[in-house]
Amino acid sequence: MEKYNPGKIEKKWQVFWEKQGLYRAKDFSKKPKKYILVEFPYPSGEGLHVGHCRSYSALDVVARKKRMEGFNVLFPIGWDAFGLPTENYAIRTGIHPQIATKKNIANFKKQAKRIGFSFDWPREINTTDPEYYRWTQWIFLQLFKQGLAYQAKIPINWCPSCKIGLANEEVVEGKCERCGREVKKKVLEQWMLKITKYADRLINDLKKVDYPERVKNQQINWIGRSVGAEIKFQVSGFRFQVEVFTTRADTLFGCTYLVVAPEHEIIKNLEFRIKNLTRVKEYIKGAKRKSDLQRESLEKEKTGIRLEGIKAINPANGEEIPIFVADYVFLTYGTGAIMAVPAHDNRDWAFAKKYNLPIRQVIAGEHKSAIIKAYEGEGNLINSGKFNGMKSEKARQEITKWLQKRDYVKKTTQYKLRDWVFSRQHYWGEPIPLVFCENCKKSILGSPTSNGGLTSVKLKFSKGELLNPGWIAVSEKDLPVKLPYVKKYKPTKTGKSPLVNVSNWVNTKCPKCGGKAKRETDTMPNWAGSSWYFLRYTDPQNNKSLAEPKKIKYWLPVDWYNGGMEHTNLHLLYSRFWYKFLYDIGVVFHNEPYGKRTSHGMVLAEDGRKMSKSLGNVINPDDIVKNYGADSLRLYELFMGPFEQTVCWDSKSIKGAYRFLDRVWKLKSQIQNTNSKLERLIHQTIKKVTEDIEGLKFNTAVAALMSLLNEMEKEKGISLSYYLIFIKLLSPFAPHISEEIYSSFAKTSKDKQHKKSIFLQPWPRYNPKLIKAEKFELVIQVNGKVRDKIEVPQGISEKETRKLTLEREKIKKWLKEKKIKKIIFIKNKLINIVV
RNA sequence: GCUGAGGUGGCGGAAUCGGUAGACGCAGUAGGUUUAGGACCUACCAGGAUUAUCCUGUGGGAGUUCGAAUCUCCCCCUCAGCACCA
Repeated sequence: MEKYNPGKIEKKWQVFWEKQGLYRAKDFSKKPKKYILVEFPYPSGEGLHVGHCRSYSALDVVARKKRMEGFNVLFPIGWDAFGLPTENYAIRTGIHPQIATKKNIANFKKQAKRIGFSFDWPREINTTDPEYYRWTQWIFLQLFKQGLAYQAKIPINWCPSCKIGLANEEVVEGKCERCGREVKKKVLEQWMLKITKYADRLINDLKKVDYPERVKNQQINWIGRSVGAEIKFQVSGFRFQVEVFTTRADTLFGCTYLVVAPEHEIIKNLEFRIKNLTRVKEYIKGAKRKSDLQRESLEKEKTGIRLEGIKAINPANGEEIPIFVADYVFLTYGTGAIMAVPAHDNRDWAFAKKYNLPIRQVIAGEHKSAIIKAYEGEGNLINSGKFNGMKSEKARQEITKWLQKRDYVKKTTQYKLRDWVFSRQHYWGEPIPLVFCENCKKSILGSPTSNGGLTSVKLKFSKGELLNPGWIAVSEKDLPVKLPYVKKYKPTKTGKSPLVNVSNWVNTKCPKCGGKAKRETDTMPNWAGSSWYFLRYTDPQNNKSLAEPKKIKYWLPVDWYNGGMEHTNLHLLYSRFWYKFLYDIGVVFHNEPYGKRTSHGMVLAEDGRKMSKSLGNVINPDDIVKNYGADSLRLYELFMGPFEQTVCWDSKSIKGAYRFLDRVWKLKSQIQNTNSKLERLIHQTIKKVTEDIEGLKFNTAVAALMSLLNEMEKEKGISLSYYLIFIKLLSPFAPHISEEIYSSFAKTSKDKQHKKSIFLQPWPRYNPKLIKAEKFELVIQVNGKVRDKIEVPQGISEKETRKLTLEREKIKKWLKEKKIKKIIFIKNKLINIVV
């Protein structure tokens, strides 16, 4: 017999499967559909990572099994190819990003095909293909037209030595990734998407989907909804107000001062009234410098400075209270100002102690503790006028209502989630399809829209255009706005995108008035193309719309989406947001894109660190395929440990997978016409493997197959039918060897079935009746400790068991001179004698 | 600090509607086979002892129970995410 030689058989079957179109999904098939999705990879120069192989192998197992179970499976793949790594690579090597991307994709594709994933390759997509990003731009335009895109001045990360704007990913511990210089903030005009408008739906709809608890929690935490009250504090003697957000309206009577963030607008607005302005400005300057040092100041003592000359009025009791500036309050959360209640908040307590401010207790709590720190718990109100004696929880509602009546409360919900910064000042991204027209700006700003009447301007311009005067949407028929091919794609020294230098591209005509206009030169972030790609797979060639509605209706929502935990906060949230928006404008027909989400653990290097070129600990899947074959790689990666857990690569352990497959191969020569005793084990294994795949327990599924092989080897001969069941169970994990073995029976068999692929065979089914044994090993315990075991028939009665048990010599020994107190009998399991 | 997950042999891990702890694999030991290496095959492989048997053992401590890796309480540690969030 020939030896098992994966190198010889794997390529052959990969070609065969592709020729047969075995993995093509069929639109509108009558079979039930199953959309199985893996996060598409970023085709970097590093090549396919063994981590990709692991998660793709896992979902490939699921896809193959589902097909054998009779589902019409869509299991697609594509490339998320815009973004910084490629741009940086291009800058370093001088190879244009377009060329580098093409090369990297070709390499990834070659590697992926070698592993034998059952992707529907003809549906392959690429986010940098103009025919693809045409629709990314189209979605952006819809967001713009609905008024969900707006410009705002936002500080970006700026490296003063490289003179370029950096993405958050390029900032490592507050320093520039390339030169190591400390990163500064630079305020630039940026496009923003109003994801905050969807915050509530993004939280509430999590109830409708099957995501792991930790993923849901992370999303909820990231959105950070908190319920409280935004309370207005009047500035004494002015028409000006300071708004604060609090979750503890019940402590309002205890508020003895306000604190605002250093960037708060009140300072600029009331500058002329601040008597100690010079010192205040000094403090603010110092605070800004400190914020660049990031978290180092975390544990430091709180500092701040009083705004002399202005005071606020506590709406609860009319008291005049001082206002401070302090850097422990952040502009980016809530309103950028807080009401300080030193008696019931430890931060305020520390601050009040330092600056000798009054501390007024308004919640009756443990008085003792209030001497050394604040009492942050709940209790009955004191020193709170008509609310005295009320419980905290009730008082929160009552005080809020009371303030609302007097128009002191603006809103009651606050989110941590910020709007999505959608501009990048980089070359390698989708151009934002807008132009700037001075002429149109004038006609918008010059028109009397404020009187509420329907002016001609309102009819002519979209919401987005009115919201951002001068910015005009590119006509949809002119999409895509192609990214121009340029020689200089290095970021500019002004912080603007390198596209500003492409004057024949920048200068264009305004689609509204036909006058001179300039194109937006910012590009979209990497997250844009990946926020809707799963829709394109349903209809990748469509040039009329992003996908035909009928196909969206047939395939969506995604039934099972697997990806990494690192994408929980951004990618998952962004794509859910876009999907909800597309639902609102009638492009898609469900409000959640993914029915079920699972996540894989990372694959680390053997030393427990991340694999990286610089550490020299990268495992290249090509080498593994070369030495052991794709089947061994797949099997080993799934066997390594629980799928959702981080695992370390172990180059010795892969041998185990190879040995196993080699023994499977050899077992072929043991086939005989025999009545095997293994019937029960076979059926148990079918059940175990079937259920484990569904539950992501690939490691135990493989273990069960190994156990079954061990048992089959112990038998003198194994029947063909059992062997084939075993091969079918193995086939999703190790498709090549399974197909090879299966096809080898085609020559000897008259059965036409054997001439077809194993993947066209039905998935084995088990008979529940055959799983149960007639006999089982009954455990005999004395005082809960195992003392003996006996083989008895299923369903044996308690009476009979007792009799059998008490006859046993071993047991008699343990019962000698002791009184039996109690006997516990668990049917078909054990008997426990208590003495 | 908060939220979530977890702590089991030399290693990766199995077993959690309470019921035989260590499945399966790696490494290791002994033997066989082989010109040698590798590969392969067989057996052993938690610790301890007075070794045909018994005792101890699932991060530590307490509890519930006939019986706890599994349930409850307290503590310690690891990982992931968030963090002066008002």
